[in-house]
Amino acid sequence: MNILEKITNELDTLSKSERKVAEVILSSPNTVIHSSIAALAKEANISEPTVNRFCRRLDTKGYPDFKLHLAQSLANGTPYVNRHVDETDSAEEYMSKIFESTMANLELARKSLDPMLINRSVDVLTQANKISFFGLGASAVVAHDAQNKFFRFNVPVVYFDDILMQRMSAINSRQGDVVIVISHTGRTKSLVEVASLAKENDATVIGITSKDTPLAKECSIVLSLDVSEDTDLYMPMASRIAQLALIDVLATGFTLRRGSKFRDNLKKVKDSLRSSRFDRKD
Amino acid sequence: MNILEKITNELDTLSKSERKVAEVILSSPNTVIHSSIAALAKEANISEPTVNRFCRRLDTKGYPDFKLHLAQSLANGTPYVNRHVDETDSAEEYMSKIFESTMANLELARKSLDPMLINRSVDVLTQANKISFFGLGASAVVAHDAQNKFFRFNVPVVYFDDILMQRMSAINSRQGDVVIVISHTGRTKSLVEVASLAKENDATVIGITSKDTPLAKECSIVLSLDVSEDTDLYMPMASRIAQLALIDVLATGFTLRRGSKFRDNLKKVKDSLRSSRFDRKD
DNA sequence: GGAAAAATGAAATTTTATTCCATAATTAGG
DNA sequence: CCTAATTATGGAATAAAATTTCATTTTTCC
Repeated sequence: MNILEKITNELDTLSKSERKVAEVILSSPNTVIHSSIAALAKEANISEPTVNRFCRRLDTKGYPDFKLHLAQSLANGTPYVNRHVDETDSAEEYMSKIFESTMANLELARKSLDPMLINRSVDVLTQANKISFFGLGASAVVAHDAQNKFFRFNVPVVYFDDILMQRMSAINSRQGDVVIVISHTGRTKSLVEVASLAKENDATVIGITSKDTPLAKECSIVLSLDVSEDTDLYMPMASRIAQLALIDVLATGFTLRRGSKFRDNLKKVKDSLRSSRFDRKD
Repeated sequence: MNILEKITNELDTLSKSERKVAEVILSSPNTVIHSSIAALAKEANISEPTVNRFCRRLDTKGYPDFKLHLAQSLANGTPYVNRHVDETDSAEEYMSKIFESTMANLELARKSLDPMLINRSVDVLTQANKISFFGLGASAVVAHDAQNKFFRFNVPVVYFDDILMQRMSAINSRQGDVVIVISHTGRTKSLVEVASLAKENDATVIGITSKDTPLAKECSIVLSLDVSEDTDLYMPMASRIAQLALIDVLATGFTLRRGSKFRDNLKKVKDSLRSSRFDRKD
């Protein structure tokens, strides 16, 4: 993968002249990425074709391609990974770890989502008579946020984080209603029951949950989100953020489907808040 | 300096044709690093000199040098840039854009946070007699989430998204109480007043807001979060997610400060939920 | 509406990389 | 230790790519 390592590994399969090239590159790779093939050849006291052959031997397409690989190796970035917080971490460390894990999980979540199902969900939502968001605990927060967003669209929308209200609402639902049930684990009994009730009453049930959960089985559409929670801390962190991002996607899909006139309306909603705010000086 | 971000930032200083180039590059940077200047020019429907001028405008020496920078940016882990959703985007496109923008903004937010202030905030929180979270609109959701988290720590914690309750609560606060006020714009009048009231009553006021806002001026500690909201859609998206990640950081700092015994307690809280869930088969 | 400034692309030029091939170096077999 | 075969190497030619120049078009500003 890393071309510098590769050069080191293959050093003994190279010919004498090619090794000269390798040495120049290894000794100052940062200069090389800004050199032409002629400059490098001169530096290594060999000819240009030799440099070219050297590049091919390393499975690159030629000198420019080789420089590209070299540049990437030097950039040597740390891609975002799920790093667990450690007891001895400083504020800076745990802060970085949490942000990075969150980003890594968003990436995971994105990969696990099927755009076709997003599209179907948006279809269903734009045609809904009423939209309900149900969640408990951390997912209640997401449902709450979803209500705030869809409320702006001037469609009937409700959100409940109370089991009884959820049940009653589910029982009262009917064809044309959309019920979005949010649960990372997909195993919360009362929510699974609510989904089932809503379905029995002909509502379209969209589940925001993980793959193959009891909740997923009760849903008309399952938007599955894979995230790996850091269970060390016993608190939902990444899952709810991925859920929120998904809500953003659905809300965006909704506004796009409704067209530009509709977006003017959103602007009005936003402008209506102006008087409650301090002016900007700039 | 990530060149993809740079392109995004300078998008409006570019000429029409140069912007075409920028768009092609942003939409598939991985293709571009393997393209010749001619291929890119053709893809963007402009001439080769324009590509060249574009590269120079971004302070690179020319096209090959630009490709080098681009390659490094891509290797650098984050190809995540703030990309605006477009009217003609497919579900897959707007989904990707939203997730990527969210990630890009989390990165921005992380950079704008000062670990020292995080540390101070955690200090204050661990010693608090009572913790209150206040927010309105999208930030109310964040406050709601914060309550869920801190509630597990077995400390007195409240959350209000009602201006009157917020005011009353602020007036009743006293030394040793911590009030966390959340507002992306930092310009919501009633929240600024609440912060001011709490401060007058000797509570420690922590603001989660942007830099240099009216709210920031009223706070004892300002945790400033820079994010660039996509104002095209008139909905808070990235800001609240960054705020949530910050809440995670604070909550994590809290548990770390309290030590391992305390974390056993968290496990108990989590275990208490077990009976309300379906068992896992695996 | 027109002059000045800015943007753009066609063509020429320059730079850079690659190919071809003759020659030199190395190796293996006697 | 020599010779034929193989491999490595570089000079020159060629091809490809990037850059510069400059005329033309478009935009901006009065």
